[in-house]
Amino acid sequence: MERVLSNELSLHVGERIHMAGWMHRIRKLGSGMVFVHLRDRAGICQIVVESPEAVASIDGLLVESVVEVEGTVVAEPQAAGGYELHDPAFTVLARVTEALPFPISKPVINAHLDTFLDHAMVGLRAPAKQAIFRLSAAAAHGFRSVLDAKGFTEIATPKILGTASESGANVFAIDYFGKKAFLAQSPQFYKQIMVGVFERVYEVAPVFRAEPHQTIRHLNEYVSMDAEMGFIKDHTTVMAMLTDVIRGILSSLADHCGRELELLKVDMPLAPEMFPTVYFPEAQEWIFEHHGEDCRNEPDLAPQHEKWLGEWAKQTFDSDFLFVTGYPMVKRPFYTAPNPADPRYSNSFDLLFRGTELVTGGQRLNSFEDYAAALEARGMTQEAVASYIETFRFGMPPHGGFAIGLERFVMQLTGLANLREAALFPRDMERLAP
RNA sequence: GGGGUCGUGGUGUAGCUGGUCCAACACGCUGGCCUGUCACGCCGGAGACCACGGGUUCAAAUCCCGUCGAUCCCGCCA
Repeated sequence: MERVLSNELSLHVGERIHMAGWMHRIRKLGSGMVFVHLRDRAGICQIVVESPEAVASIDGLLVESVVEVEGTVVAEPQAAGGYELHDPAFTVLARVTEALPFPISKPVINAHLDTFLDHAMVGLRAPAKQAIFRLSAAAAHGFRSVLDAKGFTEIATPKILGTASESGANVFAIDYFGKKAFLAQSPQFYKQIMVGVFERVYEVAPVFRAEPHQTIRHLNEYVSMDAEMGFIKDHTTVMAMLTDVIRGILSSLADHCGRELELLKVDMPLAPEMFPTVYFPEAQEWIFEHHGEDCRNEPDLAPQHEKWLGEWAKQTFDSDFLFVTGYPMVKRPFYTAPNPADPRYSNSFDLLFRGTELVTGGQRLNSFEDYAAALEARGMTQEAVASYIETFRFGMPPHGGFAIGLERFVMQLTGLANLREAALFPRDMERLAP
């Protein structure tokens, strides 16, 4: 007999069926009656256990025991979902006899994040936790399908590198057969190189940052959704593409993740056709005028500034997204293209999502001469990035791209208090397990 | 790297201007009751030497110092 999932009971009313899953909740009423909530990958349904034999067969089992059950589907208005299983016969597949480190069947899990993460192996089974990662998977899927439809090719670039190229200080060094190697802090060089091959490429993969940060919005390993495209006018071409990607992800979530969005009470973001845009120095002026903080000589925005700008975008433009363009060249990596009208500023952008940095992107340099000059200006040698800049000697179109932090996206979407909650098994300065 | 906060049963907290605390409440576990529970309800029970080490005091969960652990902010970034 084929296994029926918990969301398929309505198709089998009156039939004798087989189900299997975890005993999510066990409610014993006196005089022998027991309600068992069975959890499988599709959801949760209820089993009514009344016969003394059936009650005896699950005696001593604690929640998360795995069972197979044969029973009769009954339409029952009193049951959540309207259907339940009667006259069950259980087969125990895995017996649990000790209590969980913390209860996972309550709507709210009462455990500190640190405690939760220590026991993420079982904690992640909680429906509300599952929902976070189903959304995460759906967001990555949405990213891929939008870009697939726009002629992008998915690539897989190496995560073990021979040179700590981009900035040097914040990469993890590893031993590679006796040679020094580094974990990739971004696929930046390779995705640009691959623009020379495919014009449009993307990658969804982990990146590694050795930054010693200790905040609610940083991880030392996270999933970066990178895209890079050739034949652009300037960074605004990239911003338009990014806008389509974000809007595409959101509509795909709305279409396919209704259950998760509802369970997590997600407030769907305001994402207008055109995201509002503010030029970096103007953003600083605005902050000075409206919040009295003079950051006009700073080369970057502080988290508090981004929060203010996010609120402003929402109130003024009905948008949870805000582009900040033209970050000063001094704060951008060497491959960044300057603003031709004012070379102090760059043709790059950040996308703020509800006041937190979600995406960085921009136009890149594309001529070899520009790379040679940029490296020299920063005191870097061509040798250090030899195979990368060789690309630009052999014909590279104007190009640019962006990188979305997947966990950041999910955190801001669902209103999580800590980025670690958006990673299955987060890596931070202190945590290497599980 | 700089700064702040916090460590009390398996989990989350209260107690922390020292004595009434061999530590309380909720969840979980457990014995019993209820044939419609679904964050059920009711009556019992087990489970903590209050992170660790030292000090002050007649008296320390409570005050002081140190260690370890956790956590947040800034810097940096996505």
